[in-house]
Amino acid sequence: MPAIELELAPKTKRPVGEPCCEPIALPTVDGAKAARLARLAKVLGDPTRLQLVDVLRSHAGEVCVCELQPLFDIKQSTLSEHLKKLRDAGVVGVERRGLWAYYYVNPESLEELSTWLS
Amino acid sequence: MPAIELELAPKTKRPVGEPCCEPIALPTVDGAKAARLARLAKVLGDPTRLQLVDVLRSHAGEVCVCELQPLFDIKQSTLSEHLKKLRDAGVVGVERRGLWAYYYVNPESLEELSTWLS
DNA sequence: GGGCTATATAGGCGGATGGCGATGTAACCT
DNA sequence: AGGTTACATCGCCATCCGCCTATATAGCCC
Repeated sequence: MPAIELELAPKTKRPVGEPCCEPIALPTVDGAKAARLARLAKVLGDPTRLQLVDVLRSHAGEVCVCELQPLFDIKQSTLSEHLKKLRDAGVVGVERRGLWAYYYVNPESLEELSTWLS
Repeated sequence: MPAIELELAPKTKRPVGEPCCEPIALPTVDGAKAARLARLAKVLGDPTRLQLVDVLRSHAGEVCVCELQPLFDIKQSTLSEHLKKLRDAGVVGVERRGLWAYYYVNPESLEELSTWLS
C-alpha cells in the first residue's frame, strides 16, 4: 500500500509513441485509513455477519447469542466465529452475564466507513 | 441465509434448566438484501480496491488505467483484476477509447450500502 | 463434586482470494 | 505486414475463509 500523494494527470492523452502518463494523484484516503476502512468493509462482506450487525443494530439494546442462533442456519461454533470476527474488528462488543453472552453494536465503529461512503 | 421474520425474545432470561429462548426476530434486511450489501462490502474489503474507488470517486471524471497504475505497487495484471472485480460488482464502469481504458465510479452502486450504514 | 447448559476455541477440509509471470487482444504507427 | 503499446485474461501458487465436528471453558443447580 503506497502513499498516494500526487495529482492525477490531465485526461488529454499523449500520442501513442510517448510514455503514457507520468502520474500525479490525489488522495482523500492514505494507506492507513484505507487499511482501516477495508478491514471494516471486509468484516461486513459476509451476508451472515452483515445480518448479525443489522439485527443487533435494529435492536437497540443487547441481544443474547441464544436469540441470534435460530435466525441463521449455521452451527453454533460458526456463529461464534462470526461474532468473534465482529468483535475483533470492534464492530460489536459483548457482555457476559451468567451463562449468556449479550452482544451489542459499537455505533462509532461504523462511522468512518459510513462517512467515507457518503 | 434464512429469512428473518420474527421478533426478538425479551431479554429477561429463563432459569437455566429451561430451553434458552425460543427466538423471535426482526429484520430490517432480508436475505437477498443482505447478500447484495455483503457483496458490495466484500469488494470494498481490500485496501487496494478501496483506494481505487476513492481515487476514482474523488476525481470527478474518468481516469485512465495508466494513471492509476503508478499509485499502487502491484503488477499491471493485478490491478486489472481488481478493476474487474469492481466492474463485476457494478461499482465502476469503463469506457475504452483507443488504447486506453477510462474508469469511473457508479455512485448509485454505493448508495444502498451507504444508506444501510447510516 | 457431578451433571447440565451456553459459549468459545481448536483442528481439518474444500473452495475462494490475491498475487505473480506469461500470454492474448486490440488499437495505433510506420 | 510487423512492431509497439495498453489493457485483459490465463494458469499457477500460497494464503485465507467459512463451514463443520470435536473439545474446552465456565457458570448454574443438585
